[in-house]
Amino acid sequence: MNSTRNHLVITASRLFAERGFEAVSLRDITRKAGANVAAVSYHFGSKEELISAVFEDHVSPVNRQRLSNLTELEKTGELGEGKRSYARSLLDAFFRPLMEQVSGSQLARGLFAKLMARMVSERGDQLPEPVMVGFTEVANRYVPAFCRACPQRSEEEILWRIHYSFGVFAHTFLHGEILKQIAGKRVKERGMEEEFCDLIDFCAQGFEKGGSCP
Amino acid sequence: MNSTRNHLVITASRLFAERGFEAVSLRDITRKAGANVAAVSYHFGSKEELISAVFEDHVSPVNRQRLSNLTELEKTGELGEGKRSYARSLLDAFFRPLMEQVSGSQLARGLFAKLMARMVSERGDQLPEPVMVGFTEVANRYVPAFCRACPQRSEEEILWRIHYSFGVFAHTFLHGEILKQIAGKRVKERGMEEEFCDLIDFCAQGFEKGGSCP
DNA sequence: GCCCTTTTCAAACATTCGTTTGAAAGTTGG
DNA sequence: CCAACTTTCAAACGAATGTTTGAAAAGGGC
Repeated sequence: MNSTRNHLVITASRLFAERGFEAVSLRDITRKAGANVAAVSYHFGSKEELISAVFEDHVSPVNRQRLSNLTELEKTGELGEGKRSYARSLLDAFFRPLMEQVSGSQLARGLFAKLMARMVSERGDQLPEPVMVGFTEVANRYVPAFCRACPQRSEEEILWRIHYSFGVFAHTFLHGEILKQIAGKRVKERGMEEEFCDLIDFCAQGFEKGGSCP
Repeated sequence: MNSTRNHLVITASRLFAERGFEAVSLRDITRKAGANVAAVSYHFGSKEELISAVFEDHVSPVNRQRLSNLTELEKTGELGEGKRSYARSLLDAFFRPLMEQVSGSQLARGLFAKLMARMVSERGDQLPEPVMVGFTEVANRYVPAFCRACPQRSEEEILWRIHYSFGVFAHTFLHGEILKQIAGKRVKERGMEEEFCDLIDFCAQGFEKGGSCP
């Protein structure tokens, strides 16, 4: 029902992920969706509210997955399988839903991660309230879990390290091509899973032990 | 000499750092610089070339400082003072010039880092050629140094970790306020030096030992 | 003081943007 | 079948953008 509205959200998601929220015009979206420009005003009210609709559509299943990942993790106990740290498992549980095509997202693989990365780095401030509420709920469970996993770190250090990890995630999935272009043959092509795994490894080590910061 | 041209570059730098390259219009810049809109066309040719002029003005001293930092570091020997790792010293030598007001930059403290962060995250592709050349020269000295400092890491792992560190740097100095806003009282106000130091600590640990990536 | 170049300026240009309008077309329920 | 409502559409709107124009002003050398 309301096929035009859904079509607009799906088309907008793809274009936003590919080019960014400012760079994509309503005419780009409606043209590719086979709709009229006025359809955005009619169904959403404004471009800003279309963006909010895109966010809410994609973030809700991500947060649901994050919570269920954490529940699963807490059930199996605090020690990961073998040599992997618990902080690493937490980072995986938290960030993997941002990368994988959870729920019925129509986005091609890789674009989902880009959309999430753009949401953080282009719209990190001014996120719609429902998104913030969902994120707060997730944070309220993950931050204590990280604190338990890294007792040598203060809550403040934990918060900043989660923030840093967002930066690594966003920069890698938005601008990874830059490195591939600069370094050329020196970096071999990696699949998204390898890319994600290495990224999580990097961040996980930053949670371990204490800092040498004076 | 050519006071208008310089004034434009300085004013543009500040506004670009504060609001981003797309968000600032030529009229914003020329109004605040007390010049005519046409002055941009006359002195630079286009907005794009004004941006390039801003980049080249700020990046050259950064790269010079990076090279001199590395030379200094190699002179004192491969082991940092006390417990700090050599990778940490290299990261400091590489990223600190992006934060500090090197040379005669007219930017208020903090804005310089923001400008550099925006250069990476909004214009990481499409950097002007002189900037790329300078960066390549720096990379040609730093990458081998990192490889020597982290013999257990392949060059490819090193390259990606430098890339990750760019992400941490850019996200922290561009969007650090988001965390302060979300976490509120839970994170205390930090000076730029503390912020930078903690950030470098986080990245340095990601260079150490081997990965648990399968 | 005059000529030539460099620099400034108000005004206009063409395009693009998000949004609105008002009528036409489609849909639904009785 | 008709009335009431929902959805679509071509067209226009006003505002903003980067860029260009052509003339006026400023500067410099002799």
